[in-house]
Amino acid sequence: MGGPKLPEQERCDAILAAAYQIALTEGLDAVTARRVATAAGISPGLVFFHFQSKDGLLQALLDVLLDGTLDALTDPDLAKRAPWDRLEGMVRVELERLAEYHASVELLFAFYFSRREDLFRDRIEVSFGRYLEAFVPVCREVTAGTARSGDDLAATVVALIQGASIHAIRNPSSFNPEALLSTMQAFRPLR
Amino acid sequence: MGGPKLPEQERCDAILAAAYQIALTEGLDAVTARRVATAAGISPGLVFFHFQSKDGLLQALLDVLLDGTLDALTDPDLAKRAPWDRLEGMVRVELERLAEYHASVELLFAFYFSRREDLFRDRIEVSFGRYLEAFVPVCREVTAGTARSGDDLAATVVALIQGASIHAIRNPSSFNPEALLSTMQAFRPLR
DNA sequence: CTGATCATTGATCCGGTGATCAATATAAGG
DNA sequence: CCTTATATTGATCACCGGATCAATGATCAG
Repeated sequence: MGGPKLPEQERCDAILAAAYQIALTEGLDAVTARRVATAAGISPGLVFFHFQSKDGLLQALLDVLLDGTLDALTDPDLAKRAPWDRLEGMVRVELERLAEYHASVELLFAFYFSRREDLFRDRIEVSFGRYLEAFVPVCREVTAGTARSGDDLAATVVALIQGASIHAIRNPSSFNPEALLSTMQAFRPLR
Repeated sequence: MGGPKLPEQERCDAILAAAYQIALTEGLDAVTARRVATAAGISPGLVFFHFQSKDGLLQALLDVLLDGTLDALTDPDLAKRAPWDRLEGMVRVELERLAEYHASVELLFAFYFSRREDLFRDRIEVSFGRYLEAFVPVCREVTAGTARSGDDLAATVVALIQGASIHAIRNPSSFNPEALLSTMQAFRPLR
């Protein structure tokens, strides 16, 4: 018994990477201590040594997922353009990311809909909330001076993106960001 | 052993009702043969006698769910109004149904994201496809004579409704159909 | 009434899962 | 080199879920 030792951080990362991989390819239910351990080339007991419980492992996995999926809020360098162009650019970035990361987004939804414990849902809700908030300021700028509400526009835009992600998950090959973007032009203020 | 006898159909319905109830209130994972049997007041073996396997039970449950959730495509009597009014009416009906049936919709998503077998996904995809198709004709009418594409509009509208359902699931009390409907006015052709 | 068919029961088997733990190997400090 | 703290192993436990099945109860045709 016993075996080669690795620094805490590195081992945890390796375990998480294995769990992530399994979750992506075979679904959340396939993430069991034994399978993760086998995939990571370690013994099952070690998973609990580092993460206490399976819930602990899933919590950590969810954190990784949220960090890598819902943080593209930080606009790129092109931050100072006209409000509408900025909004359109943000939506475009998000939609194009979907085509690439749809598997991660799918996993996120799997977390949300199959692990209903508050522990998980609360974190996801907070992230969703932050996601919405990232769109509010620019939407308010866009609707300034019109009769429309910036908050409503933000809610609509986010609903659109989330609905689009379901499409991207269902049928990635037929998913086309341009179709949504062109329809979205209708939101542009006429002025 | 042995017990009161019931006609096949009735027993199956009772089992399905129990399964549905458990799934709605405690999630899909809580739907086990034993729990369903207890809830239905019968013996565990009977579940398999009537549904062969757990997959069989879940298939039947999914059918019930799809029938009750994604079939509101049949427009009400107010079928012959102007295209835009018709589209707006359809969206309104769907959004208002969300507020009432969000638990069923949540269950539908749970099916989709946690049971990844083709057996389940294919049926859901077909239903989603039909759902989209129900919006295509009216969207084409709406965009006729404009530069916009009816199919793109339909895809956008469906994405919007599905995104809205996620909102309705996350936070039913803060879900307000009117916000989306008013923003959607932007899609109305100017003409 | 009788026998055949169907519905029902509940005990039981088997596999997989989360979790625990004593034993052991490794690394670091004096 | 010895000691101490920390990783790591792999066997093992208890539990639960799907599935099976012999035994038994109900129902009905003849």
